Amino acid sequence: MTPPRVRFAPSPTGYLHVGGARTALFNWLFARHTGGTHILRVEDTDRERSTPEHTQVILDGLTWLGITWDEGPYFQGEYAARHQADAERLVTAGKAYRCFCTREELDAQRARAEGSGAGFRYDRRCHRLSASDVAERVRRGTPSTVRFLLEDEEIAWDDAVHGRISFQGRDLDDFVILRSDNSAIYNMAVVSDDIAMGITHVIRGDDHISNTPKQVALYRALGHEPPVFAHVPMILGADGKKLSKRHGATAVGDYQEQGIYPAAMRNFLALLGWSPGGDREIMPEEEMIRLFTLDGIQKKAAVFDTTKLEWMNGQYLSALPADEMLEPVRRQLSRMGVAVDSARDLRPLIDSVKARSRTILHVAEQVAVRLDPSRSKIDPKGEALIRKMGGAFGRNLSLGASALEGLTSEEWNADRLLETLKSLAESEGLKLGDVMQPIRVALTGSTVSEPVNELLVVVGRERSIRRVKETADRSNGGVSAA
RNA sequence: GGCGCUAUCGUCUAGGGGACUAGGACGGGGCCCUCUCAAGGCCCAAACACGGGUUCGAAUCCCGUUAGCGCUACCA
Repeated sequence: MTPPRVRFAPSPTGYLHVGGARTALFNWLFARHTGGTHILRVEDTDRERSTPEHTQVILDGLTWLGITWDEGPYFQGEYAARHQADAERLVTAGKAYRCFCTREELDAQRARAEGSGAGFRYDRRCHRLSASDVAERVRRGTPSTVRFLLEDEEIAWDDAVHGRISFQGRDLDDFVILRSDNSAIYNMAVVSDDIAMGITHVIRGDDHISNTPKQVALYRALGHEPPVFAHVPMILGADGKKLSKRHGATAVGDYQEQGIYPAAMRNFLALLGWSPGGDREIMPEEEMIRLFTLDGIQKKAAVFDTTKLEWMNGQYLSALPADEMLEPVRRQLSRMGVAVDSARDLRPLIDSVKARSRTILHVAEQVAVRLDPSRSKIDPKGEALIRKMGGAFGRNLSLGASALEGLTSEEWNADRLLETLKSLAESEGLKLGDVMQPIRVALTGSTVSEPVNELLVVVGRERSIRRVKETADRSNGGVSAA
């Protein structure tokens, strides 16, 4: 078997949608699994809405996800001459014909048909024109489109995900393949390009199923075998409706902004409508490629569940070496306006917070607080603790500060700190938590963090002691004033 | 309306006639660990849309119903 050739063919009329990204991913996985070629073709024939900026956003999104291509990007707009030639060939062969009906006439026919309850079907009146009549109108420069002459016969194919799908020619009509300005309509352009590029497998969204019989007919008329079609299911919002802006983030770039790690996004997307069978979920790239097959693709539309995405992202972050998170975290910190000395090694800080984080944003926020505890804001749970402990909060903090001051910077390590705080609790007859929690709240504003001794190491001796003392003073002052 | 596609826990899914008391994951609830949380471990609740067939036997095959979605342009 010759190696497959597949393509991802986005229209640059907007951002890279998660549905498009998932289609691209499936094409890429299939190409890598089979040793085939992945081609990127930008379908920019909609001149009104296509922009170079959108093209760039789409390319960037794919690159961010680690989806590569072996050929292209090709731009469909550059092949207008071939599209037109292919269509003209069909006219010459008697498989297509010029239609002189105006838009107004067509609209009127359509309105009449719908009024009488029937579906509209072009009545082929222009196909009945004599050759000389057609020639005369063309000579006079009467505007015309080209319509494909669709035979009334069964048009069927074995879809790689749905099995056999069959349409009847009589349910379709003689669709337009060339506009009156001689530019090709989508179905014509796609088939012309897919033939020219030697595409063997068309993997695309199943909203294209109803285009497929038209394309199959075009392949046959052009004398080519249709490729294998694999129609992948749609992606829906949480309400079960087609994913759209109403649902919030739908662009790949939005997730990048939200601190989703690309490998996690890719893994999550792969599992939306595809399963390797069994229980595999978190998969490295190589495994995903090895396991990917078209018949693992689901027929049913899938709901995009951001909660599970975030869980998966958290799994990736926990396993990721701090080194690999360094750049995105630095970028996020500067976006947050946190000045970071370029010599400052952020890796220990990242390591101490990543297990408790679901996004890069979340990591950066916690790193920022550890770099400068005065950034911390007391959260509701912190408030609750302060209320509950009353005067003990400040008292225990003062006690803690003195104990901490007893340690030199050489002794400022996790083991020694734990030891120190434990013996403090013991000698004062306090529970360990009574000593630890106030320090945690003083340094982070929250009752949630890594173990307090590790937190102290990461924040550093000077900053920790200063912050604990300040918080103690404020608290003790506040209590006595009250 | 016509044509087409689809239908397993709230969500993502496993399942391809007996291995199903329907498995896993997210989310929810509980317990363990523990200075808190996260992670991790253990446990609980939670689904085969409905109705007919076929078969000794159906989540699995067939038909119908219902529901959802897609397309129905000189858009892609």
